[in-house]
Amino acid sequence: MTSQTELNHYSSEHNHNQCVSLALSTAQSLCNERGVLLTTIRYQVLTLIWESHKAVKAYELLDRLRPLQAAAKPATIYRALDFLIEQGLIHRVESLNAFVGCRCSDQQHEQLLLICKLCEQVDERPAPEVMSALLDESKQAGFMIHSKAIEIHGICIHCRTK
Amino acid sequence: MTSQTELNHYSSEHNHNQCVSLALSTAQSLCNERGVLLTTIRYQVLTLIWESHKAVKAYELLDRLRPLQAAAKPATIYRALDFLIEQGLIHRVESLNAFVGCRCSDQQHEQLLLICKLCEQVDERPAPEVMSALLDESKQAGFMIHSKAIEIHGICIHCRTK
DNA sequence: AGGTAATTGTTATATTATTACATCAGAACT
DNA sequence: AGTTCTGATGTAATAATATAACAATTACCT
Repeated sequence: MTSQTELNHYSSEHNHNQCVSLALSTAQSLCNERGVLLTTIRYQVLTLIWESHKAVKAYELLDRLRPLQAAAKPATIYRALDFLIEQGLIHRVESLNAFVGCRCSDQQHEQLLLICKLCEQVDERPAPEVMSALLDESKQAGFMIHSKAIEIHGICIHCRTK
Repeated sequence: MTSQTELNHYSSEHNHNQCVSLALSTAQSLCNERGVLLTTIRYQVLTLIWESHKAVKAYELLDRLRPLQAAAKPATIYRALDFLIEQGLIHRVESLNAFVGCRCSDQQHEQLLLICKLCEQVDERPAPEVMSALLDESKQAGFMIHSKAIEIHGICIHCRTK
């Protein structure tokens, strides 16, 4: 493990490694199934995102990618991010201009994001009650949903009880 | 009415004028009550935002403000926006990097935003069921909420039935 | 191998936002 | 009236985020 130096709430490096490699192999299979290409660059960017449980900024990713891809430029990163978002492999966190790995790639992709102001980790939750209330509300308004960004900022349970 | 040239769904210019002036006078009273200063610049920026029912971008506001304030610079706009957001007089739409007038200044400020991809108008809704589901979900997660951004993109009823 | 579409390289630039420091205007005090 | 304090604004520079346009390369299909 190289750049994974942030503190996080996960009990051990080992667990986090497992969690990253699970995410990566899932991503790989999904791309295979879908007949889309998880190229080296895309894989590297996805890995860099997963190595943090925090949301990561595009230019931060660029800095981390450069040792692996000397030619990397902003477009390199943004293209990889576009692809990963399209495939539902990461979330864009609108209120942070940042990106976070998505645990739910094959299921329903749009989830509630709980974003901790202290540890900066992002917890994604399917929150079915919220989603169905949202559907009801939209239906009442006659609004046809294309996409959702539901981002809650606050303090997570780990930081509160510390 | 000067720069209000966009099409919108509101039945007449007159109604929209009323709706703008109501928002402005409400804003004025709120600032008085709170002992904060709705200065000329702040008032002008708020007016410019209200003259559109669409979310407006910061540099667009800057362009529209300059005829009124020759010295206006980015900082001028961003400072006014910061103030208006703090006072709950506008919303920042995170997923658009844009700003929209807030109809609910004295009530609960954080609302659901329904953002139409076609007409670009933003509808704010208190959506109590969504909010309470959100509270439940946060409670379950042990998460303490500071702020919320709930932004739904899609097609509004007016654009759908046209 | 040749043709095609997708991906990446490369440069430039657009868009969004902040920082830092100077100046100014008004309220509160003496 | 002058002094001081505070908040607001002026001003310049720059940081941070994102896209566009076009060339070169690679992957895939037959």
